[in-house]
Amino acid sequence: MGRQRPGTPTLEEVAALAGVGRGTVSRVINNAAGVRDSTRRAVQQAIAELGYVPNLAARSLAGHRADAVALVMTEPDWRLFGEPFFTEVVHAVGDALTDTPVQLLLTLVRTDTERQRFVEYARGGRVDGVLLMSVHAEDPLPDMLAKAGLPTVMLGRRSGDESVTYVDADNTGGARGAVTHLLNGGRTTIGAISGPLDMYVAQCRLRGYREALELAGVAARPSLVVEGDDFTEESGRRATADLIARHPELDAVFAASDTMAAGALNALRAAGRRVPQDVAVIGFDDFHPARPTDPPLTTVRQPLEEIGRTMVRLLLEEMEQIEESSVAWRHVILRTELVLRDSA
Amino acid sequence: MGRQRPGTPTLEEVAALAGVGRGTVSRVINNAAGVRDSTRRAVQQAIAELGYVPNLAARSLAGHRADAVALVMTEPDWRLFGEPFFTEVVHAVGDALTDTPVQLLLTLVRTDTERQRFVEYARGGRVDGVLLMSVHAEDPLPDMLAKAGLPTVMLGRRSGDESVTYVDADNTGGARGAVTHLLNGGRTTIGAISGPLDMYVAQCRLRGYREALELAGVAARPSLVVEGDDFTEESGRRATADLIARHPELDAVFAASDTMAAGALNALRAAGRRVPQDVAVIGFDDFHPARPTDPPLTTVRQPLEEIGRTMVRLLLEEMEQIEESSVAWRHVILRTELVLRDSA
DNA sequence: ATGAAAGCGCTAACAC
DNA sequence: GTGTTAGCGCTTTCAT
Repeated sequence: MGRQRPGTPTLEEVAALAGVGRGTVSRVINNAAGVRDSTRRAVQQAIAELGYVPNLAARSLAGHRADAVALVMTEPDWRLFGEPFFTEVVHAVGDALTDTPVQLLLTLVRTDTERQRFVEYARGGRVDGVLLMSVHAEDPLPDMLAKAGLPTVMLGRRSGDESVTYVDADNTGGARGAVTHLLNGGRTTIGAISGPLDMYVAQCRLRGYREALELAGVAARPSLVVEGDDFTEESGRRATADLIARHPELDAVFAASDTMAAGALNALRAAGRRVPQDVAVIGFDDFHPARPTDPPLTTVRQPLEEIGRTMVRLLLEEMEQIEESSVAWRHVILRTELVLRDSA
Repeated sequence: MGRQRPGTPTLEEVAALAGVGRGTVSRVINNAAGVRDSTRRAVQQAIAELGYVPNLAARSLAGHRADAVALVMTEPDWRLFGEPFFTEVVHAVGDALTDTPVQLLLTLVRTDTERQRFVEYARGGRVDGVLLMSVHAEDPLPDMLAKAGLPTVMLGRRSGDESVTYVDADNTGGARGAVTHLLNGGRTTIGAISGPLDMYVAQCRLRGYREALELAGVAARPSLVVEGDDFTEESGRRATADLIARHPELDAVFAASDTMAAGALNALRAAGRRVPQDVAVIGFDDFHPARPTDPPLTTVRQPLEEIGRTMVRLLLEEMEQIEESSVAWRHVILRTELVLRDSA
């Protein structure tokens, strides 16, 4: 399968040209202290002259680290890859890593074959840690990685009793707040279009909806809840159309994501309902400000930048402390924020 | 930065347990011929017992290969990452690699820092080859990689005189065919909403539009061409709104992408024009059939699956033949197909 | 502050 | 067929 470009200069040749030992060159390229300035410059000169680039395989082998982490999307339905939510997460994680010497590797894991291939890649030491997103309830990947002793941080959790380190938003609280806001605004018939209930995040948001109703003493009606196939706009459109058919008297919709909420807007418009005069709409998640929706959507905002930063921080810490600490895992829940806009 | 899980069994321990030499174990894990079946089974047994996983750094160092390729998106505007086109390409490339032992690594290169980091990663031998997509005209990355002797294949080209191996669709021909179709249908005032002209692909599609007009003896009017900021729906909407303002008599729109065409539909609808009765619309590219547009869009379809397959094939060949062949680069242009639907 | 030397775990060439 | 051995290019002690 191909070989590295022949004639690539090695550290040893650099050492020879600079007239120093290999150890010294190693110290220079790793910015280690304890090298005389003049020596350092001589080595840098030789490196430039030869166009030397360290062989990362050798470095990994000797140094027991890869200087790379993987961000894995475990999603059989690869089309979801294009959803703004994932774009945001990739961006946030990328930003959080810019000031480190760590290379970010994105990986799609769609099938069991790919799952297996990736586990071998990770266990093989090609990455120092793994970030996981969009994990479904029954996905075995997090446990496979944890069992292999690989630092692993998930975005979200698979259940209330998660055994892997994760960062999550306060989904239940956020949903509760959103629905309470609708109730306070005088809305009485509030439908919920939920995400796929095999994902814990969808369960939490639905639970928050129910809690808000209960707190307000409003009876929950099962027919006001529709489960979407996924978190996409099309899914939200379909679910809302169902909801309208069942409950023409509907005066508010709580959507499990902003893309679903956008779909809800379309469905309501198609049914001749005005937003927010006739029906209020609140979604979860949030587009990046730079990607405006039309009309502006009221949302429960997840702090995606902070989620990304936190995931990276936890991962780097686990990478540092491996086998030093006895902490099995850590769970972080971040606060959400209700952002009011034209739709509610 | 963390170290590989300690106590990981090595090939040597497997050999000891199985009572064979290291070479034999190596042959077994690499499925090499020339190992007696009973021996092979004994080794596999030992591997299972120890939970052995090969150290990929060591393999890379000794074997001079990484068994991984990178698919790089060089796009400063990371939001475009979510566009269906890229999703499709990732999918196509992923599929083309499933039957190989090669791990696909996605990488975002947004800034010069990230460009530099990636080049070191690639030159460091962590990947055997690089696939590039969405390369802008002035991007130095392809040359940096080529100069480093790394097998590199681009999707599309930076100019008519490209010095790196690429796979491209017949953009000029496809556009010419589309516009000719519009002309044959009796449309006379045909606007073009082009992609950003710092990308060669946008230039080609615009050239095809002009060639079709010229062939038909229709004078080209500069005011009928609007350049979009990118290939997105919003960009298409804006460009079309401009076009309508300038030329209310417009009876057809040729869009540089299907997402732009979707934006064109919105703009036309907002202006009270009916499609295709009043105005015909044709876009370039194509959504995957599973992602329907509404209404169905007539498009110049690029064979994205074939493009992905071809890119992978060329890359694997270059990886195989490095320093064997004297071919500097290869260029492949794939045929496009006009797919007629409700919009034209 | 710096050179020398011992591996890291594997592949591949060679010997039997 | 299978064992043995010499590196792959680096990091990291350990001397000096």
